[in-house]
Amino acid sequence: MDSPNYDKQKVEALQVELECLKRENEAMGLIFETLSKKYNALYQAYLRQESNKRPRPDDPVASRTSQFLVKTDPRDQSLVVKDGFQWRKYGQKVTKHNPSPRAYFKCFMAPGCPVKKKVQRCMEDKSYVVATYEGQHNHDVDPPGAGKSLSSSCNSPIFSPAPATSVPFPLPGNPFRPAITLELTLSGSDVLQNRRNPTSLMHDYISNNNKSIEDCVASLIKYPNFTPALAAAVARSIRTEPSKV
DNA sequence: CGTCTTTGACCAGCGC
DNA sequence: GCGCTGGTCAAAGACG
Repeated sequence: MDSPNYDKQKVEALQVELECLKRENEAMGLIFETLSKKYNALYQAYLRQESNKRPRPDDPVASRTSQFLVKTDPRDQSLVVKDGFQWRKYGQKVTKHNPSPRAYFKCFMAPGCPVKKKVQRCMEDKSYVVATYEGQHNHDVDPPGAGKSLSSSCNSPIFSPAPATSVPFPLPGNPFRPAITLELTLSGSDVLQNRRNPTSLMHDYISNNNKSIEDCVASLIKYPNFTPALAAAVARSIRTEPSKV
């Protein structure tokens, strides 16, 4: 059973299997990267189309309005969005189309900062709040550890290593695009330490395995680590995004 | 006591 | 002009 011949065969079989898995992993990474790029291109095209629909594209206020969905604890009624700035609440109102109250905040990190934000719990999913920012900050974000911590603020840099429950992302229906766009392009080539042309590698994979692009996509979706990998890519993208809000 | 939040009142814009 | 709605103000209360 444990003859040298048997061991050798076993090692060779494992090596072949490892090689196959490596190649598959490589190809999947590239497919993922390509899909992400296609998604991004489509998303950018969508943004361009939506911005063309804007009633007053030169409106200086509207052009600086951005809207975000932020996941929060549905039991938390405070309507606090931790985005790194210091906000003072100056009003709250129940609006017609949403039973949840809308809170009004002004930025007071710097004197004369014109930025305001409205925060309201999402009607469809109460675990999310909709944060609408108006105007542009005339100052930088609070540096970590600087200033005293306030109830309506946090010291984490804007939209960066925040808790997973408070990662904002743009609302697709908002015609006034937020400054943040989720670039889902993986640094997949770096991860795979591969410098070959992605298209040629993908063609290799498809022809070697006699598979269609649909098969590749289907197997990619079935891949158990697909969702975590996608989530990690999104989080990485948000973290590496310079604060443009 | 100073600061911040809450909340009712007030104001402006818009549609009818 | 009137009523509705969203946005802002400011007095009062809460909190550290």
